Amino acid sequence: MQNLPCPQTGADVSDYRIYTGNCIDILPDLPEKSAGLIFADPPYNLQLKQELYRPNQTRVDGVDDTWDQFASFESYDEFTRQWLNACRRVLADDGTIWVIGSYHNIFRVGKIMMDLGFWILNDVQWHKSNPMPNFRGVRFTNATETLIWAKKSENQKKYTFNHQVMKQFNDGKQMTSVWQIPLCTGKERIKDENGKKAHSTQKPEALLQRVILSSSNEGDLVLDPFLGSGTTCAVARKLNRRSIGIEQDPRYVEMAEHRLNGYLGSEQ
Amino acid sequence: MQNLPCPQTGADVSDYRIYTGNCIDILPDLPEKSAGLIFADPPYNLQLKQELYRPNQTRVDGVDDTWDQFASFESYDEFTRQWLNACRRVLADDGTIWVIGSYHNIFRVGKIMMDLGFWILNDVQWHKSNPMPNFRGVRFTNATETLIWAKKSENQKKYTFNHQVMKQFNDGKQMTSVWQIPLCTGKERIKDENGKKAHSTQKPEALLQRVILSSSNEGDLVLDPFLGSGTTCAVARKLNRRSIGIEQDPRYVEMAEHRLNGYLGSEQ
DNA sequence: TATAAAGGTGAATCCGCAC
DNA sequence: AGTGCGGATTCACCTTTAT
Repeated sequence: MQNLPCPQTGADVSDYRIYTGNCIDILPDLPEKSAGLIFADPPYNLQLKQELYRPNQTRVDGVDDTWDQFASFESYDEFTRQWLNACRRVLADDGTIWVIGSYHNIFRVGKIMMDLGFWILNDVQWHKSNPMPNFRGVRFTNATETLIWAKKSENQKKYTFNHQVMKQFNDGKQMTSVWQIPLCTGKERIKDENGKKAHSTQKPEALLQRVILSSSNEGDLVLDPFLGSGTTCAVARKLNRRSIGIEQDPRYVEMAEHRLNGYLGSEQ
Repeated sequence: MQNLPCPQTGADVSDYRIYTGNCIDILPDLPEKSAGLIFADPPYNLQLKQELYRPNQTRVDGVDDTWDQFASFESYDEFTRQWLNACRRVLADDGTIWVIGSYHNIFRVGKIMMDLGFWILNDVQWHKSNPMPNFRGVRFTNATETLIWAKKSENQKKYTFNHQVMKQFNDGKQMTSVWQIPLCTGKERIKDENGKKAHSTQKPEALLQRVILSSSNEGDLVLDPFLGSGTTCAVARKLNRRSIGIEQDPRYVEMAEHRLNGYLGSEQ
């Protein structure tokens, strides 16, 4: 990261770097207090209750029918503690972190963030304008995902919030914690060679645009420990922020690299 | 509770009873598996540290009640585990529970609910149409509170969800998990003899109306372990549900009783 | 009476720097 | 660490008072 182009050096302000591997393994190799903004979209495969995962997401064999619900929650919590702690070390003392999740995982994540010393600034609701209905009519249409925005500690004095910039998303009035944004569909949604969605949870660029514009400035370094399809780096690049993405699955890394090269190509 | 009028007996379907005391002490004396619906509005543990003034120098009357103060996260968690466990015992096997909170407490509450075996059905967002702005412009306007709707266990087969009834709140289409409802203000807000709000966190009846209509039927027993100003019993009564409220503060109990007697009087 | 203007208020984790 | 001060900071309602 210390080799990443930086505005002070005159290099490209919007350069990026993608690491392949588990963020719990890679984050300790990055210099501490170097990221101004972190956006994290962690996995929440809690429904796989019969399977127990180690904190690094490798599966533990041979325990399919012996582990109860608590064991599954506990392993997810330990995984969450580890990656959040690794992120906290890399986060600058005047930086902030965003974590997105659904009701399956966000309560556990939020509780652990508080326990680790993060201080919540807002819980932002991504209000999906076109959510998938509950087909059986046995629950309410699940129309939101929650983003927790937090600073590094309670006594942290400085952090970036571009209040005036965010007003443009609310008719010139103070922006609220409810963001109405459509799902990532259509041309923006990346498809594989079979025309199927290439990543199951690709986030809309409009969401990352608001995250990055609100809580970072040009030239700042944005970090995404679960890069996935690469939306964070792609939007950071468009908004002249440097970025680092970490992604475990080599197929997603390839996808993100291709996507970022594509943006490069279309802009030249 | 076994003496409460019941539709099967031909008695008043919308009778209510209010207990004075701490719900952790009182709930164990109620028969188990007897409540069809629980609505809980526990203390949020806001941890307000200083006075806040509007730009015109007027002071914001924040929540500084002693009942909202906890010494630590751990003591709040322990309190939460105790009242939730007591509620779970009283909840019928085909019943559901709602818990409302803000980002200050809802993550801890949700995590504990999952640990205790509750199975989340929805996280409903109360989207306030008239929230208090962030006067200093240092965060987003905090425009929501979260309601967790959960059944008693993962394998619970039966619970009440009045899908068709809820469609009326969304132009005949499937109701979503975002509920736009104004704050409780104006004539609905109960004032004391000095004209000040009599309870710092009175909930709007429209909110309870949706909760009760969606997940209970006429004659069902609704339980509120933190009754406060009595909104839950008042709305339950209007919707022909039996109800039990538990409230620690005798002044709030008196307030709720007066409110419910008032409704009785105006309806006769 | 009707309309307009003025005032009040809401579950809020709400400033930053110099001395 | 405590104090003082300059400066930037608000939205949708409802109620009361004035015209």
